[in-house]
Amino acid sequence: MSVPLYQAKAELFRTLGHPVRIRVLELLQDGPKPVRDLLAVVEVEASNLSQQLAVLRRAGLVTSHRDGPLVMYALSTSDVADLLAAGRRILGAVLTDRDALLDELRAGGPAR
Amino acid sequence: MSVPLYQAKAELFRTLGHPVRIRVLELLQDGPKPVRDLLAVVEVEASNLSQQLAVLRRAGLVTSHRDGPLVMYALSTSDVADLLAAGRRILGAVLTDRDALLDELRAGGPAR
DNA sequence: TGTTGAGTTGAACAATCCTGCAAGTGCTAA
DNA sequence: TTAGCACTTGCAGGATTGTTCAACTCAACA
Repeated sequence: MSVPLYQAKAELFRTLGHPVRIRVLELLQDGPKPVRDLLAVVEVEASNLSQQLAVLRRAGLVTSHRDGPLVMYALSTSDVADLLAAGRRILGAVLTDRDALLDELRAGGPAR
Repeated sequence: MSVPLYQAKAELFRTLGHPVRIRVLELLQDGPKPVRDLLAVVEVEASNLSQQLAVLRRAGLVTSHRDGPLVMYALSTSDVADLLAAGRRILGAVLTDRDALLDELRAGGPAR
């Protein structure tokens, strides 16, 4: 294998590791949208958004095609939504654990 | 909220975006392991592995505790395994799409 | 044909991340 | 109490990323 599997996985996750890219993917979960609409929600320069869209395109997570004067973007597979959902679940688990620890700490908990 | 949710999500994914960290998490899916064992499988300097473990610890994805002379690591929640599985699925979808395109290209497919 | 709106691309600079080396901590056994 | 594993931590580079500005393409329309 030219690129080890775990490296491909790492690249996939790294692609998701950017606030703007995450937001775009979440917005696209509701269906295809033109750049125009994304730009209205995600407050960032047009060229910046375009760069991030290019990253998502290269990774194969989204597809784009021109529709008249607009360029439309869509998730390339609904599996992307699953991945985001899994991320949300983990974040929930990790953050509540962290809060629990924090509460313990505040209460001068078990460890002391 | 002090840290927007989508930024926390991005950080989570970025944490997974490194080959060594991915491998460690996959190894830990089979149960807790000492650094020693991880080091034997993941070919990297001890200090490097330690740095990556620290990243995973800070992100709350793994926990560690000393057991005699060894330090044991474990996944902090089984949700992590779900996330990895979702990643694998997507990678499958994206890569087969890519291969299909590649095949089309080789065959001088539809586009021409 | 020229102009305007919608996006993209290239390039430079700044910010971040990775890696490896050297030094340090903790435990255990001689 | 010294030696020796088993790890961790603190940097100092070098390598990657991210952001922005300017320039460019494409389509629609006056």
